[in-house]
Amino acid sequence: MAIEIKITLNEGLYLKEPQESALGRNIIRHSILMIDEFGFEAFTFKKLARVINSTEASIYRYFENKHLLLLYLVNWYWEWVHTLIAINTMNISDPNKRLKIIIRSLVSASEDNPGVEFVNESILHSIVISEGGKAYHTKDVDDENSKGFFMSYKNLANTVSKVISEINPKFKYPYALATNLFEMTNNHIYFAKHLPRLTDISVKENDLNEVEKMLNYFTDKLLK
Amino acid sequence: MAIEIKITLNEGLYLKEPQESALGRNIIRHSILMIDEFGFEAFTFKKLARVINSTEASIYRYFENKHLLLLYLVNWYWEWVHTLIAINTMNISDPNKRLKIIIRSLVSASEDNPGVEFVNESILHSIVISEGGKAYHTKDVDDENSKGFFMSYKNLANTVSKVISEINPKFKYPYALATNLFEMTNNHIYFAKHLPRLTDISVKENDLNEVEKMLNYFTDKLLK
DNA sequence: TCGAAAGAATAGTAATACTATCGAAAGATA
DNA sequence: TATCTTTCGATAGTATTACTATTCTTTCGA
Repeated sequence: MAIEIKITLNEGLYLKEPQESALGRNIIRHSILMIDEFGFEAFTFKKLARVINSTEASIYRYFENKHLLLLYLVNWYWEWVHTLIAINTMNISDPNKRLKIIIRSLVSASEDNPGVEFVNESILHSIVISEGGKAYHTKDVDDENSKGFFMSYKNLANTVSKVISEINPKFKYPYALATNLFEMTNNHIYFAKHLPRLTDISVKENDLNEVEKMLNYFTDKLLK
Repeated sequence: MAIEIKITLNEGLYLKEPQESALGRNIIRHSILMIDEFGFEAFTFKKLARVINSTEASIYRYFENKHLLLLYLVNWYWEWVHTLIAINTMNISDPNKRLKIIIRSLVSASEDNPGVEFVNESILHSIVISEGGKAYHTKDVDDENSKGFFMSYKNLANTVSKVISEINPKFKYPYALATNLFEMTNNHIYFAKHLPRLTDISVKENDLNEVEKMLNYFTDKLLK
Protein backbone atom coordinates (compact mmCIF):
# COMPACT_ATOMS: atom_id res chain seq x y z
CA MET A 1 0.00 0.00 0.00
CA ALA A 2 1.62 3.21 -1.15
CA ILE A 3 0.60 6.42 0.51
CA GLU A 4 0.16 9.31 -1.91
CA ILE A 5 0.97 12.68 -0.49
CA LYS A 6 -0.48 15.74 -2.12
CA ILE A 7 0.57 19.06 -0.68
CA THR A 8 -1.79 21.98 -1.10
CA LEU A 9 -0.52 25.47 -0.43
CA ASN A 10 -1.93 28.98 -0.23
CA GLU A 11 -2.53 30.19 -3.77
CA GLY A 12 -1.12 33.61 -3.09
CA LEU A 13 2.35 32.10 -2.76
CA TYR A 14 2.73 31.46 -6.46
CA LEU A 15 1.56 32.95 -9.74
CA LYS A 16 1.14 29.59 -11.38
CA GLU A 17 0.88 26.20 -9.66
CA PRO A 18 4.40 24.76 -10.01
CA GLN A 19 3.37 21.20 -9.22
CA GLU A 20 1.44 20.95 -12.45
CA SER A 21 4.17 21.32 -15.04
CA ALA A 22 7.58 19.87 -15.66
CA LEU A 23 9.14 23.33 -15.52
CA GLY A 24 7.38 24.12 -12.26
CA ARG A 25 8.56 20.91 -10.64
CA ASN A 26 12.05 21.58 -11.89
CA ILE A 27 11.98 24.99 -10.27
CA ILE A 28 11.02 23.42 -6.96
CA ARG A 29 13.50 20.57 -7.19
CA HIS A 30 16.50 22.68 -8.10
CA SER A 31 15.74 25.72 -6.01
CA ILE A 32 15.86 23.42 -2.98
CA LEU A 33 19.22 22.04 -4.03
CA MET A 34 20.68 25.43 -4.89
CA ILE A 35 19.49 27.31 -1.81
CA ASP A 36 20.98 24.55 0.31
CA GLU A 37 24.26 24.65 -1.58
CA PHE A 38 24.84 28.40 -1.92
CA GLY A 39 22.58 29.92 0.70
CA PHE A 40 19.51 32.03 0.14
CA GLU A 41 21.21 35.38 -0.51
CA ALA A 42 23.51 34.00 -3.19
CA PHE A 43 20.64 32.17 -4.87
CA THR A 44 19.10 34.02 -7.84
CA PHE A 45 16.50 33.20 -10.48
CA LYS A 46 19.10 33.78 -13.16
CA LYS A 47 21.41 31.11 -11.74
CA LEU A 48 18.49 28.75 -11.27
CA ALA A 49 17.42 29.32 -14.87
CA ARG A 50 20.89 28.43 -16.08
CA VAL A 51 20.86 25.17 -14.11
CA ILE A 52 17.45 24.01 -15.29
CA ASN A 53 18.07 25.18 -18.85
CA SER A 54 15.33 27.74 -18.81
CA THR A 55 15.13 31.51 -18.53
CA GLU A 56 14.74 34.01 -15.75
CA ALA A 57 11.52 35.28 -17.28
CA SER A 58 10.01 31.80 -17.29
CA ILE A 59 10.67 31.36 -13.58
CA TYR A 60 9.07 34.72 -12.90
CA ARG A 61 5.90 33.32 -14.40
CA TYR A 62 5.72 30.93 -11.44
CA PHE A 63 6.96 33.03 -8.55
CA GLU A 64 6.81 36.76 -8.02
CA ASN A 65 10.26 36.82 -6.43
CA LYS A 66 12.67 34.64 -4.54
CA HIS A 67 11.26 35.55 -1.17
CA LEU A 68 7.90 34.11 -2.13
CA LEU A 69 9.61 31.03 -3.47
CA LEU A 70 11.29 30.56 -0.09
CA LEU A 71 7.95 31.05 1.62
CA TYR A 72 6.49 28.43 -0.70
CA LEU A 73 9.22 25.95 0.21
CA VAL A 74 8.96 26.61 3.93
CA ASN A 75 5.20 26.24 3.84
CA TRP A 76 5.62 23.07 1.88
CA TYR A 77 7.90 21.71 4.58
CA TRP A 78 5.53 22.42 7.46
CA GLU A 79 2.57 21.16 5.50
CA TRP A 80 4.44 17.96 4.81
CA VAL A 81 5.46 17.50 8.45
CA HIS A 82 1.87 18.13 9.47
CA THR A 83 0.65 15.47 7.05
CA LEU A 84 3.14 12.94 8.35
CA ILE A 85 2.20 13.67 11.93
CA ALA A 86 -1.45 13.22 11.05
CA ILE A 87 -0.73 9.85 9.46
CA ASN A 88 1.57 8.60 12.19
CA THR A 89 -0.63 9.60 15.11
CA MET A 90 -3.87 8.49 13.49
CA ASN A 91 -4.68 5.46 15.62
CA ILE A 92 -2.94 6.56 18.78
CA SER A 93 -5.13 7.77 21.58
CA ASP A 94 -2.58 8.40 24.33
CA PRO A 95 -1.58 12.07 23.95
CA ASN A 96 1.80 11.39 25.59
CA LYS A 97 2.62 8.93 22.86
CA ARG A 98 1.33 11.31 20.25
CA LEU A 99 3.61 14.07 21.45
CA LYS A 100 6.57 11.71 21.30
CA ILE A 101 5.70 10.88 17.70
CA ILE A 102 5.37 14.59 16.94
CA ILE A 103 8.84 15.22 18.34
CA ARG A 104 10.27 12.35 16.36
CA SER A 105 8.64 13.75 13.23
CA LEU A 106 10.05 17.23 13.83
CA VAL A 107 13.54 15.91 14.26
CA SER A 108 13.68 13.45 11.43
CA ALA A 109 10.62 13.77 9.29
CA SER A 110 12.60 12.97 6.19
CA GLU A 111 13.78 9.54 7.28
CA ASP A 112 11.85 6.53 6.07
CA ASN A 113 8.84 8.55 5.21
CA PRO A 114 6.90 8.80 2.01
CA GLY A 115 7.64 11.95 0.13
CA VAL A 116 7.15 13.59 -3.21
CA GLU A 117 9.31 12.64 -6.15
CA PHE A 118 10.57 16.11 -7.06
CA VAL A 119 11.21 17.26 -3.48
CA ASN A 120 14.20 16.10 -1.48
CA GLU A 121 12.68 16.38 1.98
CA SER A 122 15.93 15.93 3.81
CA ILE A 123 17.57 18.83 1.99
CA LEU A 124 14.38 20.84 2.35
CA HIS A 125 14.69 20.36 6.10
CA SER A 126 18.26 21.73 5.89
CA ILE A 127 16.90 24.82 4.22
CA VAL A 128 14.23 25.29 6.84
CA ILE A 129 16.91 24.96 9.51
CA SER A 130 19.28 27.50 7.95
CA GLU A 131 16.97 29.88 6.14
CA GLY A 132 13.51 29.26 7.58
CA GLY A 133 13.58 32.24 9.91
CA LYS A 134 14.06 34.58 6.98
CA ALA A 135 10.64 33.60 5.70
CA TYR A 136 8.86 35.44 8.49
CA HIS A 137 11.47 37.98 9.54
CA THR A 138 10.59 40.54 6.95
CA LYS A 139 9.15 44.03 6.91
CA ASP A 140 6.05 42.64 5.20
CA VAL A 141 5.13 40.10 7.91
CA ASP A 142 1.86 41.74 8.75
CA ASP A 143 0.78 42.04 5.16
CA GLU A 144 1.88 38.51 4.32
CA ASN A 145 0.30 37.19 7.47
CA SER A 146 -3.02 38.74 6.54
CA LYS A 147 -2.82 36.90 3.22
CA GLY A 148 -2.39 33.62 5.07
CA PHE A 149 1.20 33.01 4.04
CA PHE A 150 2.09 31.53 7.43
CA MET A 151 -0.91 29.28 7.70
CA SER A 152 0.95 25.99 7.45
CA TYR A 153 3.11 26.86 10.42
CA LYS A 154 0.24 28.21 12.45
CA ASN A 155 -1.93 25.19 11.73
CA LEU A 156 0.78 22.87 12.92
CA ALA A 157 1.27 24.95 16.07
CA ASN A 158 -2.44 24.63 16.65
CA THR A 159 -2.44 20.86 16.25
CA VAL A 160 0.51 20.41 18.58
CA SER A 161 -0.86 22.80 21.17
CA LYS A 162 -4.01 20.69 21.39
CA VAL A 163 -2.01 17.57 22.15
CA ILE A 164 -0.13 19.51 24.82
CA SER A 165 -3.36 20.69 26.39
CA GLU A 166 -4.66 17.15 26.35
CA ILE A 167 -1.64 15.96 28.30
CA ASN A 168 -1.89 18.75 30.82
CA PRO A 169 -5.00 20.94 30.57
CA LYS A 170 -3.61 23.26 33.22
CA PHE A 171 -0.46 24.10 31.33
CA LYS A 172 -0.69 27.78 30.52
CA TYR A 173 1.49 28.01 27.44
CA PRO A 174 0.53 25.31 24.95
CA TYR A 175 1.17 27.46 21.87
CA ALA A 176 4.47 28.76 23.15
CA LEU A 177 5.62 25.25 23.95
CA ALA A 178 4.56 24.05 20.52
CA THR A 179 6.41 26.76 18.60
CA ASN A 180 9.30 26.44 20.99
CA LEU A 181 9.58 22.78 20.05
CA PHE A 182 9.74 23.71 16.37
CA GLU A 183 12.28 26.47 16.86
CA MET A 184 14.36 24.50 19.32
CA THR A 185 14.57 21.50 17.05
CA ASN A 186 15.94 23.47 14.16
CA ASN A 187 18.08 25.81 16.24
CA HIS A 188 19.90 23.07 18.05
CA ILE A 189 20.55 21.03 14.95
CA TYR A 190 22.08 24.21 13.53
CA PHE A 191 24.00 24.98 16.72
CA ALA A 192 25.38 21.46 16.99
CA LYS A 193 26.72 21.77 13.48
CA HIS A 194 27.99 25.35 13.45
CA LEU A 195 28.01 26.88 16.92
CA PRO A 196 28.47 23.96 19.31
CA ARG A 197 29.11 26.13 22.34
CA LEU A 198 25.50 27.24 22.21
CA THR A 199 24.14 23.80 22.96
CA ASP A 200 24.80 20.70 25.03
CA ILE A 201 24.07 18.13 22.42
CA SER A 202 26.05 16.86 19.51
CA VAL A 203 24.99 15.57 16.14
CA LYS A 204 27.36 13.03 14.65
CA GLU A 205 26.79 11.88 11.10
CA ASN A 206 23.25 13.15 11.04
CA ASP A 207 22.28 11.13 14.07
CA LEU A 208 19.69 13.40 15.63
CA ASN A 209 18.98 11.16 18.56
CA GLU A 210 20.30 13.60 21.15
CA VAL A 211 18.07 16.37 19.87
CA GLU A 212 15.07 14.13 20.22
CA LYS A 213 16.06 13.11 23.74
CA MET A 214 16.48 16.72 24.77
CA LEU A 215 13.10 17.76 23.44
CA ASN A 216 11.42 14.87 25.22
CA TYR A 217 13.19 15.75 28.43
CA PHE A 218 12.07 19.39 28.21
CA THR A 219 8.44 18.59 27.44
CA ASP A 220 8.21 15.88 30.08
CA LYS A 221 9.46 18.25 32.75
CA LEU A 222 7.29 21.11 31.63
CA LEU A 223 4.08 19.10 31.42
CA LYS A 224 4.48 17.17 34.64
CA MET B 1 27.43 58.00 40.87
CA ALA B 2 27.20 57.61 37.10
CA ILE B 3 28.10 54.31 35.58
CA GLU B 4 30.17 54.57 32.43
CA ILE B 5 29.65 51.78 29.98
CA LYS B 6 32.29 51.09 27.43
CA ILE B 7 31.56 48.35 24.92
CA THR B 8 34.49 46.54 23.37
CA LEU B 9 33.92 44.39 20.32
CA ASN B 10 35.90 41.98 18.17
CA GLU B 11 38.19 44.02 15.95
CA GLY B 12 37.47 41.92 12.91
CA LEU B 13 33.94 43.29 12.82
CA TYR B 14 35.00 46.71 11.58
CA LEU B 15 37.72 48.25 9.47
CA LYS B 16 37.97 51.32 11.63
CA GLU B 17 36.70 51.73 15.19
CA PRO B 18 33.44 53.63 14.72
CA GLN B 19 33.18 54.71 18.35
CA GLU B 20 36.17 57.00 17.96
CA SER B 21 34.94 59.50 15.42
CA ALA B 22 31.85 61.60 14.89
CA LEU B 23 31.24 59.96 11.54
CA GLY B 24 31.61 56.48 13.03
CA ARG B 25 29.15 57.24 15.81
CA ASN B 26 26.76 58.70 13.27
CA ILE B 27 26.94 55.49 11.26
CA ILE B 28 26.03 53.47 14.35
CA ARG B 29 23.29 55.81 15.49
CA HIS B 30 21.52 56.09 12.17
CA SER B 31 22.03 52.55 10.94
CA ILE B 32 20.12 51.42 14.03
CA LEU B 33 17.29 53.82 13.28
CA MET B 34 17.16 52.98 9.58
CA ILE B 35 17.36 49.19 9.90
CA ASP B 36 14.53 49.36 12.40
CA GLU B 37 12.45 51.60 10.16
CA PHE B 38 12.97 49.96 6.76
CA GLY B 39 14.22 46.48 7.60
CA PHE B 40 17.64 45.04 6.93
CA GLU B 41 17.19 44.11 3.26
CA ALA B 42 15.96 47.58 2.26
CA PHE B 43 18.75 49.25 4.21
CA THR B 44 21.77 50.26 2.09
CA PHE B 45 24.96 52.21 2.70
CA LYS B 46 23.93 54.65 -0.01
CA LYS B 47 20.70 55.52 1.79
CA LEU B 48 22.51 55.76 5.11
CA ALA B 49 25.09 58.09 3.54
CA ARG B 50 22.34 60.37 2.30
CA VAL B 51 20.79 60.56 5.77
CA ILE B 52 24.00 61.35 7.61
CA ASN B 53 25.23 63.70 4.87
CA SER B 54 28.21 61.63 3.99
CA THR B 55 29.16 59.26 1.16
CA GLU B 56 28.92 55.56 0.52
CA ALA B 57 32.70 55.33 0.20
CA SER B 58 33.17 56.89 3.62
CA ILE B 59 30.93 54.32 5.27
CA TYR B 60 32.83 51.55 3.55
CA ARG B 61 35.92 52.81 5.34
CA TYR B 62 34.31 51.71 8.61
CA PHE B 63 32.51 48.52 7.65
CA GLU B 64 33.31 46.00 4.95
CA ASN B 65 29.63 45.49 4.15
CA LYS B 66 26.20 45.76 5.69
CA HIS B 67 26.25 42.22 6.99
CA LEU B 68 29.27 42.99 9.16
CA LEU B 69 27.60 46.16 10.33
CA LEU B 70 24.60 44.10 11.45
CA LEU B 71 26.94 41.68 13.18
CA TYR B 72 28.57 44.63 14.91
CA LEU B 73 25.21 45.91 16.16
CA VAL B 74 24.04 42.50 17.30
CA ASN B 75 27.30 41.90 19.15
CA TRP B 76 26.99 45.31 20.68
CA TYR B 77 23.55 44.42 21.97
CA TRP B 78 24.61 41.15 23.62
CA GLU B 79 27.72 42.72 25.03
CA TRP B 80 25.64 45.47 26.53
CA VAL B 81 23.09 43.03 28.03
CA HIS B 82 25.97 41.03 29.44
CA THR B 83 27.42 44.13 31.06
CA LEU B 84 24.09 45.06 32.61
CA ILE B 85 23.61 41.56 33.95
CA ALA B 86 27.08 41.65 35.45
CA ILE B 87 26.32 44.94 37.19
CA ASN B 88 22.87 43.96 38.40
CA THR B 89 23.81 40.54 39.76
CA MET B 90 27.06 41.67 41.28
CA ASN B 91 26.19 41.42 44.95
CA ILE B 92 23.59 38.70 44.69
CA SER B 93 24.63 35.28 45.82
CA ASP B 94 21.38 33.34 45.42
CA PRO B 95 21.52 31.86 41.89
CA ASN B 96 17.73 31.73 41.71
CA LYS B 97 17.57 35.44 42.22
CA ARG B 98 20.35 35.94 39.72
CA LEU B 99 18.49 34.00 37.06
CA LYS B 100 15.41 36.12 37.66
CA ILE B 101 17.47 39.25 37.17
CA ILE B 102 18.94 37.77 34.01
CA ILE B 103 15.48 37.11 32.64
CA ARG B 104 14.37 40.61 33.50
CA SER B 105 17.42 41.98 31.72
CA LEU B 106 16.77 39.93 28.60
CA VAL B 107 13.21 41.13 28.39
CA SER B 108 13.70 44.77 29.09
CA ALA B 109 17.35 45.60 29.21
CA SER B 110 16.72 49.02 27.72
CA GLU B 111 14.42 50.29 30.46
CA ASP B 112 15.91 52.46 33.18
CA ASN B 113 19.39 51.33 32.41
CA PRO B 114 22.48 53.33 31.66
CA GLY B 115 23.37 53.28 28.01
CA VAL B 116 25.55 54.94 25.47
CA GLU B 117 24.67 58.33 24.06
CA PHE B 118 24.76 57.46 20.37
CA VAL B 119 22.98 54.10 20.71
CA ASN B 120 19.25 53.83 21.25
CA GLU B 121 19.21 50.56 23.14
CA SER B 122 15.49 50.10 22.92
CA ILE B 123 15.49 50.35 19.13
CA LEU B 124 18.59 48.21 19.02
CA HIS B 125 16.64 45.54 20.87
CA SER B 126 13.93 45.79 18.19
CA ILE B 127 16.54 45.12 15.55
CA VAL B 128 17.90 42.12 17.40
CA ILE B 129 14.35 40.79 17.68
CA SER B 130 13.51 41.22 14.00
CA GLU B 131 16.86 40.81 12.28
CA GLY B 132 19.16 39.19 14.83
CA GLY B 133 18.82 35.70 13.41
CA LYS B 134 20.16 36.87 10.07
CA ALA B 135 23.48 37.63 11.74
CA TYR B 136 24.31 33.95 12.19
CA HIS B 137 22.17 32.35 9.51
CA THR B 138 24.63 32.82 6.72
CA LYS B 139 26.74 30.60 4.50
CA ASP B 140 29.83 32.02 6.19
CA VAL B 141 28.92 31.00 9.77
CA ASP B 142 31.83 28.67 10.17
CA ASP B 143 34.34 31.14 8.86
CA GLU B 144 32.90 34.00 10.88
CA ASN B 145 32.66 31.81 13.95
CA SER B 146 36.33 30.94 13.68
CA LYS B 147 37.11 34.66 13.67
CA GLY B 148 35.19 35.07 16.92
CA PHE B 149 32.32 37.07 15.46
CA PHE B 150 29.76 35.37 17.72
CA MET B 151 31.77 35.68 20.90
CA SER B 152 29.47 38.12 22.66
CA TYR B 153 26.54 35.77 22.32
CA LYS B 154 28.54 32.71 23.29
CA ASN B 155 30.02 34.43 26.32
CA LEU B 156 26.60 35.39 27.56
CA ALA B 157 25.35 31.84 27.01
CA ASN B 158 28.28 30.66 29.07
CA THR B 159 27.56 33.05 31.92
CA VAL B 160 23.90 32.12 32.05
CA SER B 161 24.57 28.40 31.79
CA LYS B 162 26.75 28.64 34.89
CA VAL B 163 23.95 30.20 36.89
CA ILE B 164 21.64 27.45 35.67
CA SER B 165 24.09 24.77 36.74
CA GLU B 166 24.43 26.44 40.11
CA ILE B 167 20.68 26.22 40.64
CA ASN B 168 20.50 22.60 39.56
CA PRO B 169 23.85 20.88 38.99
CA LYS B 170 22.08 17.80 37.67
CA PHE B 171 20.30 19.62 34.87
CA LYS B 172 21.70 18.19 31.67
CA TYR B 173 21.12 21.06 29.27
CA PRO B 174 22.38 24.31 30.80
CA TYR B 175 23.61 25.77 27.50
CA ALA B 176 20.48 24.81 25.62
CA LEU B 177 18.31 26.35 28.29
CA ALA B 178 20.39 29.52 28.25
CA THR B 179 20.21 30.02 24.50
CA ASN B 180 16.60 28.97 24.55
CA LEU B 181 15.89 31.79 26.98
CA PHE B 182 17.50 34.28 24.60
CA GLU B 183 15.72 32.97 21.53
CA MET B 184 12.41 32.55 23.27
CA THR B 185 12.46 36.07 24.65
CA ASN B 186 12.91 37.64 21.26
CA ASN B 187 10.72 35.20 19.36
CA HIS B 188 7.73 35.66 21.58
CA ILE B 189 7.98 39.42 21.63
CA TYR B 190 7.95 39.19 17.83
CA PHE B 191 5.13 36.66 17.76
CA ALA B 192 2.98 38.68 20.13
CA LYS B 193 3.35 41.65 17.83
CA HIS B 194 3.08 40.01 14.42
CA LEU B 195 1.98 36.39 14.65
CA PRO B 196 -0.10 36.18 17.82
CA ARG B 197 -1.42 32.71 17.09
CA LEU B 198 2.06 31.35 17.64
CA THR B 199 2.13 32.32 21.30
CA ASP B 200 -0.06 32.50 24.39
CA ILE B 201 1.08 35.82 25.66
CA SER B 202 0.25 39.33 24.62
CA VAL B 203 2.28 42.49 24.68
CA LYS B 204 0.22 45.65 25.11
CA GLU B 205 1.93 48.97 24.78
CA ASN B 206 5.37 47.50 25.21
CA ASP B 207 4.49 45.94 28.53
CA LEU B 208 6.64 42.84 28.42
CA ASN B 209 5.52 41.53 31.76
CA GLU B 210 3.85 38.43 30.34
CA VAL B 211 7.00 37.43 28.49
CA GLU B 212 8.96 37.66 31.71
CA LYS B 213 6.39 35.62 33.60
CA MET B 214 6.43 32.92 30.97
CA LEU B 215 10.21 32.63 30.98
CA ASN B 216 10.25 32.38 34.75
CA TYR B 217 7.56 29.72 34.66
CA PHE B 218 9.50 27.66 32.12
CA THR B 219 12.82 27.85 33.95
CA ASP B 220 11.27 27.14 37.33
CA LYS B 221 9.61 24.00 36.05
CA LEU B 222 12.67 22.82 34.19
CA LEU B 223 15.10 23.34 37.04
CA LYS B 224 12.95 21.89 39.81
C1' DT C 1 -6.96 22.30 -37.42
C1' DC C 2 -7.45 26.15 -34.81
C1' DG C 3 -6.62 28.75 -30.74
C1' DA C 4 -4.69 29.36 -26.49
C1' DA C 5 -1.27 28.76 -23.32
C1' DA C 6 3.59 27.75 -22.17
C1' DG C 7 7.89 28.98 -22.42
C1' DA C 8 12.29 30.19 -24.84
C1' DA C 9 15.01 34.22 -26.60
C1' DT C 10 16.26 38.63 -26.18
C1' DA C 11 16.53 43.26 -24.54
C1' DG C 12 16.40 46.70 -21.31
C1' DT C 13 16.19 49.30 -16.62
C1' DA C 14 16.89 50.85 -11.96
C1' DA C 15 19.08 49.67 -7.99
C1' DT C 16 22.63 47.30 -5.30
C1' DA C 17 27.10 46.34 -3.66
C1' DC C 18 30.90 47.35 -4.19
C1' DT C 19 36.13 49.50 -5.82
C1' DA C 20 39.25 53.16 -7.14
C1' DT C 21 41.14 57.68 -7.44
C1' DC C 22 41.72 62.50 -6.15
C1' DG C 23 41.90 66.43 -3.53
C1' DA C 24 40.67 69.35 0.48
C1' DA C 25 40.78 70.00 5.22
C1' DA C 26 41.91 69.23 9.81
C1' DG C 27 45.08 67.59 13.47
C1' DA C 28 49.37 66.07 15.08
C1' DT C 29 54.35 66.51 15.02
C1' DA C 30 58.81 68.48 14.42
C1' DT D 1 55.20 77.66 10.88
C1' DA D 2 55.89 74.13 7.79
C1' DT D 3 54.85 69.48 6.88
C1' DC D 4 53.01 65.06 7.30
C1' DT D 5 49.28 62.08 7.89
C1' DT D 6 44.87 60.72 8.46
C1' DT D 7 40.16 61.58 7.41
C1' DC D 8 36.62 62.04 4.48
C1' DG D 9 33.98 64.22 0.69
C1' DA D 10 33.40 64.09 -4.45
C1' DT D 11 33.21 61.65 -8.36
C1' DA D 12 33.29 57.81 -11.41
C1' DG D 13 32.87 53.28 -12.74
C1' DT D 14 31.69 48.00 -12.70
C1' DA D 15 29.36 43.62 -12.20
C1' DT D 16 25.40 41.77 -10.51
C1' DT D 17 20.64 41.69 -9.03
C1' DA D 18 15.87 41.98 -9.44
C1' DC D 19 12.99 42.68 -12.10
C1' DT D 20 9.65 44.01 -16.75
C1' DA D 21 8.44 43.80 -21.53
C1' DT D 22 8.01 41.92 -26.16
C1' DT D 23 8.22 38.63 -29.68
C1' DC D 24 8.20 34.20 -31.56
C1' DT D 25 7.89 29.21 -31.54
C1' DT D 26 6.04 25.08 -29.82
C1' DT D 27 2.68 22.21 -27.98
C1' DC D 28 -1.49 20.53 -26.51
C1' DG D 29 -6.30 20.26 -26.01
C1' DA D 30 -11.02 21.09 -28.05
